[in-house]
Amino acid sequence: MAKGLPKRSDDYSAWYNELVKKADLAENSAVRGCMVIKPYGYAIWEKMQQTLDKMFKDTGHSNAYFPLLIPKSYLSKEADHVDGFAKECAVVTHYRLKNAEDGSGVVVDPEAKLDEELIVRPTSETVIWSTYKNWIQSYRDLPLLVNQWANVMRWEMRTRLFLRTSEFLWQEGHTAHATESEAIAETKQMLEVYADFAENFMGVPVVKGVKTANERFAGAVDTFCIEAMMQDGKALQAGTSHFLGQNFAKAFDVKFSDKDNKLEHVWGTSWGVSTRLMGALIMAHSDDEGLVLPPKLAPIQVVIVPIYKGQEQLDAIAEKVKVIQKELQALNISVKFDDRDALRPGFKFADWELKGVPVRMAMGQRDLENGTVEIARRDTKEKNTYQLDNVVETVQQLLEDIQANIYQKAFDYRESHITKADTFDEFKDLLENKGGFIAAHWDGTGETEDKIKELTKATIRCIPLNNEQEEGACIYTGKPSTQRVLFAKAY
RNA sequence: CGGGAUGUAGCACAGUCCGGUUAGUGUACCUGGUUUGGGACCAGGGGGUCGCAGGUUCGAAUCCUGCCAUCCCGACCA
Repeated sequence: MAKGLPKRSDDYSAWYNELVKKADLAENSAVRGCMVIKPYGYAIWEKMQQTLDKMFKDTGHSNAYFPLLIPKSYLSKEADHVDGFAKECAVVTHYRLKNAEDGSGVVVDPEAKLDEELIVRPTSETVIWSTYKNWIQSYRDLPLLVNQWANVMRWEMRTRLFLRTSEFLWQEGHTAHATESEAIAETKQMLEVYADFAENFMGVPVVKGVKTANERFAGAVDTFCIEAMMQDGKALQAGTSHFLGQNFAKAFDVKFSDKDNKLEHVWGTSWGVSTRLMGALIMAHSDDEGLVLPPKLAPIQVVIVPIYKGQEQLDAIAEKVKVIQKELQALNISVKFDDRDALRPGFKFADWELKGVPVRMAMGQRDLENGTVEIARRDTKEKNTYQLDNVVETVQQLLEDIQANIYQKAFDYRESHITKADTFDEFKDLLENKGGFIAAHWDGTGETEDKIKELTKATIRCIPLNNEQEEGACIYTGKPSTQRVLFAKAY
């Protein structure tokens, strides 16, 4: 076990908190609920951004930037939206400070009160739709496919690094379309993009589904989501894609002339993923030794540790390493040569394991003599000695294997933790003793969902897309139901 | 926002109950040396507004009040 890192089995929550700090991903700041994302953590986020950004552009979207501050009045234009967000908005009321008369520091200047207060965006639908009103006149202006990378703020009561912070980084796509079917297709397309990213880059299997009315985004007609399962059996919503119908178009009066010169409200979507994905990434794969990163998102994919006595040996090793490093870099594999002199190899091994580097190479005098290198993989901790001749191919193959293996491991865990329940007792027992997703019949009402949540703390994570239809009785009320939905305790 | 706990060096903690020399230990850090195939050792050294602000007192890490932050439990949520 890594020094000072609690074991997952002892205290999952403490394990996560400590891991985030010890692996140099993030730390708390002086302001409650806000975090400092450290260089190593930010490097992972940057890789996520780069990948997603390319996927967005490949599907026809362009980036733009809308302001942080939103006039308070905008929020109230869409009734459900204000209900959903009003309780967690930070509000700017003044624009100036002054020196306190008693010399105790600065105070808010009461003279500098804003006529209209501003809110710090909790999401940007309102500013964006008020802007779209001016951008859209004709069907020729549609579809409008815009994304922005931004920070948002929601005044959270209980925060945890990455999983729930008051300020977080995300991307929010906002699109406008001429027809309902096109907007729905966009919503689903972006859900597919998210699922693709989660599974093929993060190595996190997800269930694609639609949210119940209770869990729906404030202001949306339908909210689609990808739900992931963490190693403690709890669910984590990893991304959402909303079909907004004409709700925001009507609230902000965004109309276009169709081909017959008839004025119509446009159809909208919005979709986002946030730094919460970092939490998902950490919790999906990591172990008691530290982070386990998927090769495709690891800032450092290969670390090389020299084992030497004296400068001469180090120089000889460095010479060999330089060659390997160059070859790997030519294949876009990021390599770190850890030649820190003050630390011993054992320490470095543990240190890079904590940081989740997928592949570690160790080279010492013995290897120099034999033309070999020792290669260890982070996910299984297997260690083998390889000939230097084809080390590049070996590493390439290993990175692919690791990416596939950690996905498979997470997939197997999830599959073994989706359980059917047919009685409420069974349901409660599974929730208590096994965790994971519970597939159960539900009568389709918000009241039942609320009641089950109150009794068990489990919520309906989603109704899976392409769900199998099956006659059954609601687990709680016994009323008829046509399909099972997925319940879980969630982050 | 309600209940509980905590806050002393970068980190982990002792000291606080019962106020009184120069605030201590481990680890990390710096210098020198010996080491180096799984978290090295020896010697020397630096680092503290004791969370912040008031108050009580001859004297406060210690007692009182307020505030801030963190963790756990609830309500809220991506």
